[in-house]
Amino acid sequence: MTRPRGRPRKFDPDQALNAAMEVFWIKGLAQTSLDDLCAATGMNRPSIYNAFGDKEALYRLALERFCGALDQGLTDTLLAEPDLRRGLHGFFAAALDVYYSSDPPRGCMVMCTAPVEALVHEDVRKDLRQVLQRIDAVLEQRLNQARKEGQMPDGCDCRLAARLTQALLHSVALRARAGESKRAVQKLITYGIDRILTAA
Amino acid sequence: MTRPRGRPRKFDPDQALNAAMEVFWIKGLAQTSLDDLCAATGMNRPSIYNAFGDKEALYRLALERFCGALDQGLTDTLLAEPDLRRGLHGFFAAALDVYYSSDPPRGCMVMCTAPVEALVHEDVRKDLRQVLQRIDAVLEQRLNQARKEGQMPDGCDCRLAARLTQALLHSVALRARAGESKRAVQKLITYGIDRILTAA
DNA sequence: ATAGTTTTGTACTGTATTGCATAATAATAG
DNA sequence: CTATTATTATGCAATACAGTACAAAACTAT
Repeated sequence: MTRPRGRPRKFDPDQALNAAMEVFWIKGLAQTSLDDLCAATGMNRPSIYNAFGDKEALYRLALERFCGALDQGLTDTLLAEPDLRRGLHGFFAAALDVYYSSDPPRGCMVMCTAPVEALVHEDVRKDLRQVLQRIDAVLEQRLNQARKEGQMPDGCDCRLAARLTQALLHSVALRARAGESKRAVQKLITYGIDRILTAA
Repeated sequence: MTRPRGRPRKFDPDQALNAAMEVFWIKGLAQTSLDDLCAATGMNRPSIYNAFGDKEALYRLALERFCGALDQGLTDTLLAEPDLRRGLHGFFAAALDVYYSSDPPRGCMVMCTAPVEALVHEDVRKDLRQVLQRIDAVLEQRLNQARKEGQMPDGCDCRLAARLTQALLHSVALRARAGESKRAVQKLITYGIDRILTAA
């Protein structure tokens, strides 16, 4: 009802989390210091701890936010488009936009920064696995729907086709981070989608 | 001709590099301390600097060694086997053996530890890109050969098929690191190879 | 033996880092 | 206006870390 009790916050939690995400996206968890995060968010150390917990917790929140955007991307493109091929192209185009949104391109935050932490921080490994499963599930559902609508061959294994689709995404994420040209990656995407859609 | 001049080394450079590689493979560059490396190699700090240079240099040497093993794997399996499908299965089986050689599985050192460093250490990004290109090239060459021998459709684009094959490898590397079961990943591999070989 | 060479082992320096303690600040509630 | 609450700002303590200096050690060459 009313405004909160004590001294008002100087930062917007949403903006701050976004700024933190950008840093983690570039440098990963281990290479990012709290000073980096203070500089990026404009917050001081105690405020960060108070608002988000320690560095790992903040990283996981940033990861979660990134995944939320990814999920939104899926809904806005693949799930919103009736034609499967167009939907897949739309989704990958959106992913490319994100992966190449800076110079040098950053690729995917999940695929490029979480794996290295996975064997040290058990929680991050679980996060990573959940993301993979989530994307698998969404893709599989969409492919199943397309099959019902006759846009995929009847006998095809949509579960595995979905996983191959995500394989394409993984490669795109990595190649962007490695600095490969957007055009070259786009060719791979088009080819990959073709190979997925002509499943026997 | 003769034995070296001064006090003999207590370590075998090859074994030491191997031990360092194992640590980097698990923890990546940033999370690995020189103390970790001393413990793993049995060397003391000055010896490490003298033999390999600083931490980043040692990491890149370890990366190079891992890639050498990968290259050897390609030669021993894919290039040694006349039948393309069997060759691909052999290569991916070898990769799986490496990725799942420990518990929890470590996945691929290159794909799982290099990307996070790529935007901070320019050299690592170049290394990463070179690896991708190298694997692309080997696969493409092998696919071209198979096409000449009638094991691939005549009109197919072997360059892109090679890149899709590596996409499959990327995904396997990540999924192993995330702790996905070997069996599940094996299914994806079989499916992926099928989709690659039936290229239109 | 003695000199020369290379590695080892220890210890050190300077810096970076995390997480917290403390006090000042800015709001609300009564 | 006073008490209460929540956040900010500064700074601190303990530790971790990378890289190096230095002397002792272990070898070869003569």
